[in-house]
Amino acid sequence: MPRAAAVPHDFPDPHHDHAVCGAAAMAEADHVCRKRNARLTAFRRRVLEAIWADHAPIGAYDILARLNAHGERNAPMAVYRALEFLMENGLVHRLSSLNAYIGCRHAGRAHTGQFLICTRCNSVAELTSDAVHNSVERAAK
Amino acid sequence: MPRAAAVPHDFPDPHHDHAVCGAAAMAEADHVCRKRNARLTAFRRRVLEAIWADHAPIGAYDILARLNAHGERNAPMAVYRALEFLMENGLVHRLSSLNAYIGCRHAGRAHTGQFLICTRCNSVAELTSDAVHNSVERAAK
DNA sequence: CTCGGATATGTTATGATATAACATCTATTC
DNA sequence: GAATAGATGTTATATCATAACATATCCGAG
Repeated sequence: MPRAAAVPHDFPDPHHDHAVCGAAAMAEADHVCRKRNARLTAFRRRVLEAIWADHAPIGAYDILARLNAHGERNAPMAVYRALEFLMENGLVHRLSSLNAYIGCRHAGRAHTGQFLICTRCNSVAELTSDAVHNSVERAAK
Repeated sequence: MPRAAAVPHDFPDPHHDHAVCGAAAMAEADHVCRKRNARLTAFRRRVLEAIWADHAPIGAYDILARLNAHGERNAPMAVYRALEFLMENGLVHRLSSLNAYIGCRHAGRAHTGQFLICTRCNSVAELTSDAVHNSVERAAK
């Protein structure tokens, strides 16, 4: 099983080799989908690749623009459907406060997530802190 | 200074007297704005009242519908501008995941907020847990 | 293999949320 | 009471997301 050595848990090192990082994420996605009997089709794969093209969160229409950069005519619906699939399978998270999407850095591992979003550069760190979960439990009685 | 006895910190008691609760919030808003030299104009006040009309988060266009229920013709812009003001002054929070807004239950007191949002009924509890803040500090190095 | 159902994608239209840009009004200060 | 800053009015449009229905593809049962 491909491990996520190139997919760390904190803010991405600005000097890391992102090609490697993205490739690792794609491999992990393949693995997760095979395990879950989920169809990572060519189109969905391309959407995920577009998301992993950078560590920054990316909007649905920006993904679309990337896919359509060379004359293709995909519709927004297609992207949103792919995103739905990717989120269902834990490969992508939606950042509501940014209306944007980001590749999950813990795909394939159970996790409850929090995100730290830099308000200057929109860099994102995905956390897995139990403290919040505990607060939730407590408040929910 | 009006204290927030009727504005508790957890999920609102379904049996509380919300008229009192809303009135307390409005009084607190008056106080905060006076202290900050911020102008809680008639229109902004009405928007805040619409938000406090219920404990549920409310969308901008739902606020608008409320204001326009009797033939008025306010524009979306007006509501968004009022919301901007109310948020700047800590009277209202935006719940990005719902595209909705809710009255702050700690107005006038310094706080870092988290929200618990019931996925069934959209009931919201506003927390003030330091655990998250600490995680942030740690991860941000 | 081929039929049939399930899944995925294509296509068009529209809904829902939010902001830009500029005009006008109102309040406050001097 | 004129200047100025702040607030509101108005129109248009940007941005994000989904509904509804048609078509294509995959895949297992027979």
